[in-house]
Amino acid sequence: MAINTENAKSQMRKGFLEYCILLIIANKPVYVSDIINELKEAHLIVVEGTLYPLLSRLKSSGILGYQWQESLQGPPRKYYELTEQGRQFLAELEESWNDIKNGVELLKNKNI
Amino acid sequence: MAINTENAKSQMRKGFLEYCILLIIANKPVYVSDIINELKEAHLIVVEGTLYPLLSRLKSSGILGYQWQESLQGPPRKYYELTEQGRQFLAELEESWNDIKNGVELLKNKNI
DNA sequence: TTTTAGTATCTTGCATTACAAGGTATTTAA
DNA sequence: TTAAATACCTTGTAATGCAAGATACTAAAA
Repeated sequence: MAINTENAKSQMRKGFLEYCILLIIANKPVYVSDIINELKEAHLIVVEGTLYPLLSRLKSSGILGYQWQESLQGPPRKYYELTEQGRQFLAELEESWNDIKNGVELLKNKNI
Repeated sequence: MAINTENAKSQMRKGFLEYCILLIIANKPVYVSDIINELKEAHLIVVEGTLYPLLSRLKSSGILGYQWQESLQGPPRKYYELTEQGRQFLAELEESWNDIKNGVELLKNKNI
């Protein structure tokens, strides 16, 4: 059983991914490639196969809605945006993130 | 398909649980109840059924070792401690945590 | 001695979900 | 009409937190 840092990092990413994606969508309507690019800028690499199921899940939960929009080059795109419920949910995730961040920093500081 | 904040928070916890536990063990040798108590203080609640398999995994990966120690009240306890390899691994998780924290904060700040 | 309560360790089965890999559809230009 | 680029989506796998329950040791009460 090998321990592998990439795997550990990927596990860390998992939980926040939903939060990060909602942060991105909250800013302005975006489609999948936009999301991937913004995540890349934040060094939080994700692939399409991860994103599509996640977006579908959030859509059918009422967190997200979308609108089709034509593209100048290529097929039409689904632009996602937050619903009212989505904004509330994002606010709750915000709290969770702060809780967890503070918790980890507490443990780190104990350790100096 | 209901979205549930507790579940989302639990998902967030998942990834860096390993990191938090190693932080705690790095500080001084501890057994399971110690770990649970320290996590509770940091508001990162975890149950035994989560911890035992995780500790076993880290043990058989060479990240952790342990020593039996008698208790004044009740059965003996397994006190876990980091191996040399474990300290290296912890340093790598440290980097991952910083990366992810910075990434999330970047996305948050874009959003103001 | 037997029972009960408290404290430990550990296992089994389930649900969630990131990811790899592969598939389908639309548009534009050679 | 073929090829390339861009977009959407699905399937199967692996990892892992958690609920629930099992087992074991100790000490004190019945």
